[in-house]
Order: sequence, then structure tokens, then C-alpha cells
Amino acid sequence: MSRLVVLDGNAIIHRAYHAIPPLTTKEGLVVNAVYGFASMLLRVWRELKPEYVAVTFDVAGGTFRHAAFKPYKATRVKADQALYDQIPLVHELVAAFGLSIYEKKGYEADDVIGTIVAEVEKTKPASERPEVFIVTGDMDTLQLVQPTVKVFTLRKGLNDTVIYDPAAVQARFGFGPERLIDYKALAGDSSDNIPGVKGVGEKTAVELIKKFGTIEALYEALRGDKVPAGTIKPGMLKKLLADEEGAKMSKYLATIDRCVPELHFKLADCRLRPFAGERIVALFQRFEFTSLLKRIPEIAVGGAAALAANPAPSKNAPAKAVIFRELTNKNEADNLVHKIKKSGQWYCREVVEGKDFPGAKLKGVLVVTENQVEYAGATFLPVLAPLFADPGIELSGHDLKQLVKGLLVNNVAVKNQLFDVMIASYLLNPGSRAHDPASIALKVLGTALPTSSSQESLFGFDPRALSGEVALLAKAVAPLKKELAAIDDYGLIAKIEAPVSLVLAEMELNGVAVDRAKLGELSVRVAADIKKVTKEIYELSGAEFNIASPLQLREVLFDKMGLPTAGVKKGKTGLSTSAEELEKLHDLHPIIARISEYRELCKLQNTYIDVLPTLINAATGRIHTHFNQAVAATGRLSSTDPNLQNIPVRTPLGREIRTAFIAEPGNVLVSADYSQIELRIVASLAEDAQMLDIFSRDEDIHQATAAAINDVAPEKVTKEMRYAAKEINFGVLYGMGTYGLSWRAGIPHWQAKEFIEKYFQEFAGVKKYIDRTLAFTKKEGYCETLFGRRRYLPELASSNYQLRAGAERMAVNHPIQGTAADLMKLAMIEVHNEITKLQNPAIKMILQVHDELVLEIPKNAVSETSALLKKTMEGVVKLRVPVKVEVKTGHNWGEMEK
DNA sequence: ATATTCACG
DNA sequence: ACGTACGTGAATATC
Repeated sequence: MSRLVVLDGNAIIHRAYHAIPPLTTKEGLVVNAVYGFASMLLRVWRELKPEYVAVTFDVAGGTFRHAAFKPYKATRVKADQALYDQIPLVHELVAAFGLSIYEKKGYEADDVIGTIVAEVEKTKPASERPEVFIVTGDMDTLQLVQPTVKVFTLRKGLNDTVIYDPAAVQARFGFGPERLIDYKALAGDSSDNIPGVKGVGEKTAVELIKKFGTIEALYEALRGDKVPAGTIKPGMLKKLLADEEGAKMSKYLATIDRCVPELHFKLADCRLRPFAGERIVALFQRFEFTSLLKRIPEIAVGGAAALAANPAPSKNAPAKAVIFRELTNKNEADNLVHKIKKSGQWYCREVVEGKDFPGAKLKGVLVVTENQVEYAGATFLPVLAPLFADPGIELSGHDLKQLVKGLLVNNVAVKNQLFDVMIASYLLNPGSRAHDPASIALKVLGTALPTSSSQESLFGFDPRALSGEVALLAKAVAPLKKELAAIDDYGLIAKIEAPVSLVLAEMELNGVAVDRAKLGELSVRVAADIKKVTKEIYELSGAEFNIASPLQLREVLFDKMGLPTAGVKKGKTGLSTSAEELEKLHDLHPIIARISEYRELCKLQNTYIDVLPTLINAATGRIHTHFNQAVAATGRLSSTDPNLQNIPVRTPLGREIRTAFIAEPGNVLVSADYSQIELRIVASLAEDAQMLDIFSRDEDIHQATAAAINDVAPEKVTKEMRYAAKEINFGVLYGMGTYGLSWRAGIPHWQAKEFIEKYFQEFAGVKKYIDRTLAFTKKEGYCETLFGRRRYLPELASSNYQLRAGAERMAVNHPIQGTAADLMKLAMIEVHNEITKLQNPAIKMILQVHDELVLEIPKNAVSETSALLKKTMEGVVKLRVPVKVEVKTGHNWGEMEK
């Protein structure tokens, strides 16, 4: 089927104007709305690949609606002049693309769109009729939606788009598109100043429309006294009867006119022709849309050619309708339990109200059995609980940790064997970030997700809307299992990922306590410091500018103040102002130190001091991070919302922020840290005699390395020698080159080269190991950790030097960083087992920072738990060197002692 | 949306 | 001749 895209010009312009900060060109033209429009246009090409395009605009002056109802849109505040000024520019853009424009005085763009939709309906034969996509920035055209007419609109900002088809409208509002005018007739529309019925709001309107359909039917029922008792409260009845006029007028105003006269719409006129690329390029240059310029090649070859190169996605094979059923009584729930017990497996996902746990509410769970999706509301959880508790049953799902958290807050513990499709997809391709349901459906099954899925409605999440998604993903379980079995001998999911996800669920729910007052004090102090430093910078430079803008800073430093640029690195946009580069200028001007100071203060203030208090959960009074298990390519965890794995520690102010992470009264924090774990892993994997020796004697690895490469006795090693050796040791972990080492260690190039040569002479086993790893990875296409966690590196065969060299470094690093990650995950599982045995719920694991594990425990359990932690973590895996763990204790995370 | 910068291991 | 050490997440400015 061909495709017609109708752009709602004004709506997009308005949306873009308010979503994008004002951008000004050198000429002083404000172009943010034009930019948004252009970017939307390019996006439409890429995503919808239309054959026909029409653009509609409002025309200044009143409309027939104003004539019928004077206050129509009267509450609208007049838009900024800066917005109006951009409308002619958008027309220029549209002309450059050679698109047809439709507009009519006395009518709104929505009426023009309605008429176009009606005209398209008349296309004969029906097989020639295109599918219509209305691209807009608001919801006003949703009433035009039909099976062949969809609305492509923006949720928030400019990037979050939604496509509404009839099912999506139904899911969002609870009734179909044709009922929206009746809904507005009752609820009104404050933005257009459509009155609706006084006293009726969103909720009531939805209920009434669901029951009666149209307002005509509603009023007929009211007059005929045919309203079942109790459905409408007497007060409401009165309000409805009092304002029938309001309802009728509102419906008239809300109804899009589909018969705009003399519009002269012809589908053929809208057919895309090859674009005049130069005209578009020239315009984009004038508007300074440099980032968009890069995207022009995608479409400049001309509509038809672009269409041939990127055919529309294959007919989205209309997914077989999924049978959806909501459990209504215990009998049905019992049957479901019986069915799953028999098959020994189930696919399940949570339906949640609210943002996330704790605090969010588990509304129920969706369960996929052979060919249907059943929804069990939370009331049925007690019936399902024995299923979750059965270790003989396999539970599959996508991001099961989320489900586990929802169950935990309802006191249901999960003991099933878990198979998480997100994690399976991640283990198969850890370098990819695309493990969301849509990507998995596409990659594993070759199918797009039904459009109705993940529609969050105004009125809560609709389990029915999610049923298509879960039914589809359940089908991915078997193929993923098969693929995984072929590359994973160890059983990473069963032995590591699944158990660790249960631990993580608990940790996230545990959260960490934060001293709000401490952060408040810090904020006041740092704000004053920033003010002071800002003033000093202004005085030193003789200019007032935005120090946080690398662009402006560059101008002030190098142009205005004339600091030397020799040796300063360049980025894509010009000279770099990063801390490293500024350091080179440190002695040339006192402003440099001030700028570094300003940067540190702002960074800590904006990223931590002022943000952390806002993330304290109202219900628990603690901060609950998310540990992501399917992001880092090496197998590490990552932490988001907030990231608690990068809380400052390296500077005094940074450490002070750390002191705001506290134990609750009566408790202490215990931190257990793997000492030099990655270097120990290198020694063990490489079986390097000298390195094994250093660790088995428990010597200082950096000092010993310095002694070896400088041919001196360990006690003769200077600070500088140790520092350089430390850099070399890190370099080994990362696949260093001489340039990188000389740069990092601050030594001349020749010396870096000598050091590396000497290093590999001394630690010949390490050299052999690196060569061995590279050869293996080249031959097999992947490298792996001690536990067989693979990472595929196809770029290793690339003819592009840069890509290949990058892949070589990853091939060296992955087995080391990844083995450390595996080891820590195993430790977490073991530690969790051990503390569970202590039967003291006050002992909680709360954070993991790659080689550090933080627990909060009652004071009186310190010595027992510390010893247990050390023993468990050190014993989790046997390496060829001792594994060493340091345990520290304190009342906060910044001040810990052995 | 992308680049820059910087916080952590 | 080329670029130049691994793995992350967040804030900010600019397009």
C-alpha cells in the first residue's frame, strides 16, 4: 500500500518552538521552530517513507467556529513574535522540498486535514487508496483515525513519538476515535476554550462515553428516564440536564469539518518528485542546520529512489490476534495454576501503576500460556504465589528483575529457575545496547511489535494493550535458548545472571540512606564558592561569559586573552578546553586554576549535591538506584537513576559528598573491596611466573613492577618510578601503545617505548598471554572470560586500522574486566546466600561498585559479618594467586576504617 | 540528537 | 599515514 503523509504545519511549528531552546543564526534569525520542522520532515522520510506528502497550515483570521461561538480559542495567549516570524521561513523550506501546500481562509488546518482524509477515501479503485499518516504535534486530529488513517504525534519534547491507530486510541481513552468529539462535548477542551458541560471533567466524561457512546444517546436516555439506577449520581444528572446546550455547542466546535470547499486536493499533485538538493542545502546552510545537513543524503536522491532503496517495512504481518482474558474468579486462577504446574514453565510480566518500586503499585501480572494471554489482577497473587515458590518451574520474561521487585513488595518471593530474554539477548551480543522488547522481537523473530503495545494511557496501564507484546516475546524464549546453548557451556544465566538478578532486586529495594541536611549545607557552601570563583574569572579575563560553554570559554581564552594554542588538542569543533588541555596552560595564567576549580565545583554541585536530595524516595526516605544487567559489554553492571557507581571520592570535596551516604542509627556501613583484582586476574590467566610471585608474596604490585623495569631493588623505587609503573600496569589492562603511555605517565616517547619493551621482557608470560588472546580472537571471532562470557569482535578483521586497533584493545581488555565482573557477581550470590543463613533481615546488601560491595548492618553484627564477607568473597573463585579482600567500616561512605 | 566534559572502577 | 588505553552515566550547550 502506498502512503500519504499529511503534515500539520502549525502544530509542528508550535511544538518545536516550545520544545527547542531559541537558536539564533549569525544573521540574528531565530530558527528553532524551523529547525524542529525540518528535523521532523527528515524523520518522516526516514521512518514513514511516504510516496505522497501534503502540508497544511492555518490561515490568519477568524474561522466558522469563531462565528458560531465568540469565545472560541479566546483564552489563547498570543504567541511570541519570534514564532510568527518563523512561519514564512517554514514556507520557504516547504517550497524548497517541492511539497504541496493546502490551506483555506476561514478554516483551521485540522479541517483541511479532515477534508484530505475524506477525499482520499473517494480514491477509486480502492486498491489505489494510500494509507494516510497525519503528522502533528497535538492530539486534535485523533478523531480522524481509522484502520487506514493513523496519527503520528509527539508525546513530550520532539523525540518521543507515538503512532495512534484505532486500537491505540481505544487503549488510551477507553473508546474509539469516533467518540472523541462526544468526549470533548462533555469534558470540553481548555486549550481551545471549548466549554463542555459545566461540572464534568475527564473522568466523568470517559465513564459516560463508555456507557452511552454519543451525547445524543446520553441525552435521549436521560430524557426517557432510561438510565439504570445508580449509574449517574443525582448531582451529575442535574448538571448534565442544565447544560445540554453547552454539550451540543462543544460537539459542534470539536468536530473537524471534512468538507472544506474548493480545496482542490489531488493525490497525484502530492506525489514526491526528486528534490532539488542544492536548494535545500543552501537553505540549511543559511539557517546553520549543520547537523541536519549530514542527514540530507538520506533523502536528496529523490523520493522515488529513496523509496526503492528503503522499502517500507514488510506489511507488518498483521500479528495473529492474541486471545486476551482477564481472570475474574478464583476458579479461573486455579485452572491457570494447574495448567502451568503441568507444563512446568511460564512467561510472565508485571503490570505496574507508578514509576518504579518501591512506591509503585503492582496492579497484576500477565501470563502467557500456549496461545493466550491471561491477566491476573493483584488480588490473585496469593493464588499464584505457590507457582513463584516452585523451583521446579521455569519462569521466563523480559527484565524479570522488575517483576521480582514488584512481587517482593507484595511479599512474594521468586524461587523459579529464571530465563530472562533481555539477558539472553545481551549474552548473545553484549556489545549491543538494543535488548528492549521491540529489538528482540525484530532480531529473534523478525517481527515488529504490535503498535498498541506500551501505550501508557491517561488512565493507567492497560494490560490488554501489552498482551500482544508479551505473547510475541514469549515466542522468543525457545530460539534464544537454543542460540545460547550453542555458545555457553558454563551456564551463565543459570549460574550467574539469574541468581544475581534476584540479589539486585533486593538491593534496589533496600536503597541507601542519605543525609539530606549534610547535602543542604554543602550546597549553600559550594554555591557561594562558585559565585566567588565566577567573579574572579570575570575579573581575570575582563569579560562576562558562560564559563560552562566550551565555545565561549575557548573564545575568551584563546582569542580574547591570546593564550598560546600550540600543543592544545583539537576536537571536531575546534580547540579543546578539557581539564587535561588546560593543565598545559596552568603556569601561563592564574585564570586556568580558577577555571578548573569552577568546573569541579559546578560538576559536583549540579550532578550530585543538588540532585541527590531530589531522588530520595518519599516512602522509604532512601535512594534507590537501578542496577542494569544488560548494558556493559564486558559483563559489568551499570547503575542509573541515579548512578551510584560514580559518586565522587578522588578530591576532598568529592569525598565530602560521599560522607552524605550514611547508615541509619544503630547501623554501620561495611565496605568490602577486592584488592588489585584485575591485575591478579592477569597474573592468573597469563600464568606469568614473576607476577604470580609478586602476588603470592603479597607485595605492592606497582612498586614491584617499578623495581623490575628499572632494575633496582624494591626499596630504591622512587615515587615517580612507582607512578609510571602503575600507569604501565593499567596500560596492560587496556591494551596500551607507546603514545598513550608517554602521554599518561608524563614521560618522553622514547622512554615509554623502552619501558614497555622492558616490561614485556620481565613479564614475558603477560606478553605471551596477550598474543595468545589476540590470535584466538582473530581465529574464532570472539574472546571470552574465565567463565565463557563471550564478546564477538568482528571489527578485528576490518581493513580500517582504527577500527581494528580498537577491537584489538577490546579483545585484550574483555577477558580481564569481564572475569572480574563474573567473579564479583558470583561473590554477590554467595554473600547473599551466607547472610540469608544468618536470618537477620537488618543485614542488607546495598551497593556494588565493580570491585566493592557495600552492606548496611546493625552495629552488633559487625565483626561476625565482616569476617564472613572477607572469607566468602576471597573464596568464591580459586585463582593462581591469592584473592584479597579489604573490609572497612564506618558510619558513612566517606569515612571508613579498617 | 550530538558533542564535550567529567564523575567512577 | 593514521590515531593513539578499557568500561560506564549525567549534565550542559548547541544544533
